[in-house]
Amino acid sequence: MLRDTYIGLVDDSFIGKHVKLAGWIDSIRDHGGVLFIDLRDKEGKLQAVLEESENKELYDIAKHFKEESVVLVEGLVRRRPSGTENPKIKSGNVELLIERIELLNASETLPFPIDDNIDISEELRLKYRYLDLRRPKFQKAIKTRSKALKITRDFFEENGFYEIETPFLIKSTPEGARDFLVPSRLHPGKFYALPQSPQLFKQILMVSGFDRYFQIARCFRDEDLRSDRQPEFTQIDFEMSFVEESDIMEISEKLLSKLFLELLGIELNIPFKKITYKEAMERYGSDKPDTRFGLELVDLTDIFKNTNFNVFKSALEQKGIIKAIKINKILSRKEIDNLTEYVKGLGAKGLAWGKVENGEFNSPIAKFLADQEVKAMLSRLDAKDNEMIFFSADKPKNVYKILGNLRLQLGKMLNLVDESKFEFLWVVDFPMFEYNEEEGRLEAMHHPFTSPKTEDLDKIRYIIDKENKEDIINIGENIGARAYDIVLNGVEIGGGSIRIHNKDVQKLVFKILNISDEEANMKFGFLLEALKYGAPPHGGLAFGFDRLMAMMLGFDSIRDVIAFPKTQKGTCLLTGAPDIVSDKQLKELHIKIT
RNA sequence: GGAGCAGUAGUUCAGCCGGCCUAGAACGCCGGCCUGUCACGUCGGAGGUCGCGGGUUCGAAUCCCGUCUGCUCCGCCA
Repeated sequence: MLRDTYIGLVDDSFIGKHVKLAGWIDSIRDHGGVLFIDLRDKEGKLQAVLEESENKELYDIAKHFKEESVVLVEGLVRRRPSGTENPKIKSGNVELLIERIELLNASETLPFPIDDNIDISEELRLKYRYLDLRRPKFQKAIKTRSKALKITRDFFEENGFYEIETPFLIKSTPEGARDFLVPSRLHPGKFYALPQSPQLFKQILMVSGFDRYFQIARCFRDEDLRSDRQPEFTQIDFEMSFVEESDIMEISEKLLSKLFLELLGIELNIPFKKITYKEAMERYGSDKPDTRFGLELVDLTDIFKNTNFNVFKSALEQKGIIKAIKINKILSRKEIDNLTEYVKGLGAKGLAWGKVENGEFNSPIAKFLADQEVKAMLSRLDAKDNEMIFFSADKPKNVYKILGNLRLQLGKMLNLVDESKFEFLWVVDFPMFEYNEEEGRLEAMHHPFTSPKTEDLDKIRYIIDKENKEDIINIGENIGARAYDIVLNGVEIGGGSIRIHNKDVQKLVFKILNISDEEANMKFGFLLEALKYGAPPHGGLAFGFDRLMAMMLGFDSIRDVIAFPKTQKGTCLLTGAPDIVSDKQLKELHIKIT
């Protein structure tokens, strides 16, 4: 080794010892006669001193060293002269008296400083990712992420799970996200897909009898990016045989408890609260509600069922609903305008609002409302003076989207969110299917391998060959799924289900999804086949590991917990991927670019 | 595919409602001074095709159109 120990590990116990250290120059202070060089490595920092009177030759060289250069330093660790200790750093009582300093690799002036407290544009950060990652908070993030993986592996190991790797080059399947495709050289015109998740393989491992499986799995989805979505991301994926929902929830809660305790020293209250999908939508307008604050949605549909106000009336005529959110503050005209712009961006036509002042309901829409409607509404909302109400009247889906997002926006604006809290929530009783208006068919809300609620199997059989759209929607969307999501502070950090282990049920579900027998056999034949040979009841869950880490470390974007993330356009600014390839490569792959 | 925000010294920003802008500040950088600093101090200096292209105008960083890049959101994400 070039060094005796880590720079950041030198402390009082090293006093009087002669050490050899290697690392980066964090900063240099030239005092004319005495030179301070702060050294840094992954464990921390240490001040090194060089006095001109001791070694003039070395002093004259070293004072021109630049920050972030890599050096090898030898010297004596000594107690700092009294009065010059620095309590702000771990090694603040000691310093290294430099006897020898060798420049291993000089650094050019950096494009940006290595400092936690400075905001650098994302573009520069990603281009110079290796420098960005030198910043202490990202050193910590990557270290914590590594520890989390270790804790996770230990946890599953202790609980009888096998870590089993599943392939990256797999068959493309319909449904779900867009696949990343990989051309096959050996099979002209054919493609592999990268897995969106190890879903089918883990089910098949249950058929193999492994009973408990887990994997820290990289997943790939060719969809547009968001602050919490990258084209490749990591899941903590697991599956268990002979289980029910409660078993999966229990093991999930235990894992999270362990991670929070060991990484953050926080004890979680388990079991977590549960809320049904229906209740979540009705109260929060979201299937991943942030329950750290109130501002719940209040239903006013019945109050306005005979209203003459055209906006409400026409919404109701189209099977719409009317809901409202109340806040205990009167916003300025400008703030209201901003919120109106915000909801318009979500597809709202406008934003109806009103305020209560001196017992009066003042609102641009007040004159359209009947007295008893106003009275009933205010009483249901328990609206008092200096409170404000926002309305949405539309199809349920739109009302939830608009008020659900408005609620989050208002929560932020009014500072109602306690950022120090971690509120976990299970969302249960998801519908099995959702009607897709464009394609005119039902779609799996979770995925097509999710088991329907046993008591709803008859409904599936009933609508299987119905043509009537109303039936399909009304009954189809009321079939329950044995699916569950786990939500933390309004972010979906995991989801799973009890799967179908019976081939006939699986065939029925494919049928409802308009996947013909032929197509089902072609795309999922191997699964249907596997289900024939003693497939045990099974279920599982997958955590979005990047999201979980971002939440635990207090980052807004998962990019900050991924060493080499992609931009919103899916490019890697460090390496320049994706890029063109040679004609030779294309030819070998039998691919022509149009 | 759509909406919004941003792009000005190496960095972070100000300037932007047309004219002392011959574009400023801070940090960084370069040089000098300084023996105890740790956001060192101090004196001096260099550094910019205002993302790119076009238009309006006597005159554009500033107004208009297009375009590229980054970010946030909608659609999409079983």
